Amino acid sequence: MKPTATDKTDKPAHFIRKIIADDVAAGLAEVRTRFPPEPNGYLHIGHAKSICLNFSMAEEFGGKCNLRFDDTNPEKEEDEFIEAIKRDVEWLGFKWDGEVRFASDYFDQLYEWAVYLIKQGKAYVCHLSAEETREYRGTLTEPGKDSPYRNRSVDENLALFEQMRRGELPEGTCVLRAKIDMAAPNINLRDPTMYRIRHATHHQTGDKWKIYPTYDYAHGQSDAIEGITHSICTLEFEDHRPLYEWFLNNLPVPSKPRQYEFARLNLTYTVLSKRKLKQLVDEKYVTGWDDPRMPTLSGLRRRGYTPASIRAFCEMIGVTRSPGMVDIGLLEFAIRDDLDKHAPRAMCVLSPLKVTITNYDENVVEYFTAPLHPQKPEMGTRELPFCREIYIDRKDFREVPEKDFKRLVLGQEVRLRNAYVIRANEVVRDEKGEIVELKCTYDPETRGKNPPDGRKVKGVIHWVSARHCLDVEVRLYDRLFTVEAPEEDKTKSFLEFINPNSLVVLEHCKAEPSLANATPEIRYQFEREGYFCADSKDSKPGQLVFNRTVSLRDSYGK
RNA sequence: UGGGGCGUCGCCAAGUGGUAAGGCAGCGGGUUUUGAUCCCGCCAUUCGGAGGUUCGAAUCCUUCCGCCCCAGCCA
Repeated sequence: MKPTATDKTDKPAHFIRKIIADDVAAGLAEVRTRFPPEPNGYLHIGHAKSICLNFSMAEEFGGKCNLRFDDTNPEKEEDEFIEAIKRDVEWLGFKWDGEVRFASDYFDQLYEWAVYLIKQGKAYVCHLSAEETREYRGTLTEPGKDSPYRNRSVDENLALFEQMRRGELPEGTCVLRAKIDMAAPNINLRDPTMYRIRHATHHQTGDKWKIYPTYDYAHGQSDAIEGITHSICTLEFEDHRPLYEWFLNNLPVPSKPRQYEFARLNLTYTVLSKRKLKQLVDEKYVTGWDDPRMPTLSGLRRRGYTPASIRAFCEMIGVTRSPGMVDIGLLEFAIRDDLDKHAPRAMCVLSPLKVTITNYDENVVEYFTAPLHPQKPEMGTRELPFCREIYIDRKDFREVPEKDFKRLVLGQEVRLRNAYVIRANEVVRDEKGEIVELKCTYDPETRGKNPPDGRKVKGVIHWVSARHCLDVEVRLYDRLFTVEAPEEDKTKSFLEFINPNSLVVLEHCKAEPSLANATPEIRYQFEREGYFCADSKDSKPGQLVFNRTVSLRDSYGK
């Protein structure tokens, strides 16, 4: 088989890779990157892009990648998210260097450095209210003006900051600000907040702190402490880079990391912002963060996506600074490509129609040995029982066929996959006229070979033995939204574009008996239908529930 | 309208002065007991527009246009 997405080894030359390669060529001893999520939600496919980038750059250049939780805001963060994030990173197949780190590990050092800046006359305690601060900051087109507290003495600032630290001041009373330039064209430089008062219990540090550093004050210094060489983040932090560098240049930090930005991932027919995903969960549009329709890693995992397919996808989309919208079809290609090569085949009839083979002995059961993979005999085989009564899919039968229909037609023949050729002779209806059964005959000369008289049978359909099959539930998923860009229309909420048919539950589907051993880890191809796996939450032995990961590519009817 | 970015095929994306890679999608054909897979072929005389420099430009210069991000004591 030719090499495809999941096992190709050639690396595209994106700009981050080039920057690092140049640094290494120039003598950089060890590359160190980091993946720094805030533990305030679950990871999604957009985070996978960042994870793959950070970990693979470290790996490729013989360096290390840290996992650091950016936990500077105790109000939004939870332990549950920390555990979920660790699980997702590991699931993707990456190993972070050493222990998990937390920005909160550095709160003592960060505090000392804040005192240092105060002593240098480069930070001050400001008593402007949040609203006043906004007014003093100016606008995009007008410069800001200095806070009346900007020129407090070092001693006064020191005393006030100490009071803040001790928790003697209520939330919102004041903040610590860096003294930079209120007229800077870059708003991030207009005396940004470094510390705010929060009388909250922190998931890592408990009640030790009453003041918490902001992202801007904590991030670069945390990178410096960890010896990060390349601090890779998304484009919206581009404007923060001068501030990131300002802190590093004005503090006695142990190293000088450099920040580089790339475009975050946008995917068609979904949303990729934590806020909106949280809303889908909180307002019960989905069953949870791991709902198989969610673009979260836990949702994709439950849906049946493999880590390899997600890594291949991230490799295919590239890394650039131009913000784009990737077609979700590419993600679907990635999982089909992986699963086609690795998934064992099975037969499952989604919409059963009973077929009686009238010339087949009622007391006989035959077993056919079928390969688990048509191109990979080494994967082994499974046994398919065959008897007088079987099920086929209603979609595979027509009394009067449309043009190009090559399945079972009344009066004509079709091949039963891995079994005999049958001919449909009679349709049985119920009192309402609904077709409830087909009476067919089989050709005993067609087991494992074509009809000896040379007649051609064009179609092949799947089937299961009615006496031996399993009754299972199958869940079909479709795109969560009906439009490519649900966030594009600023006059409407993305919720208005939710696809009402994103989940279709099929009960009493008929699966071949070998599927009795299905577990969520085994992804199957249900031949002629798609890729499926047992649901990790709702499937139980004897009561199987399958999720459709993705359908097979289908050129019929296009 | 201040600052920072980005514009190469329907989508993603190489290319950084020498005459437009690749993937996805699409289209045609072949193989096939999955209308799957696989295989073969087609798919940008043109790089947001207009000028200019040059023997030569997607790549350099000028100018215009479009899109994205920033005014949290969020990250």
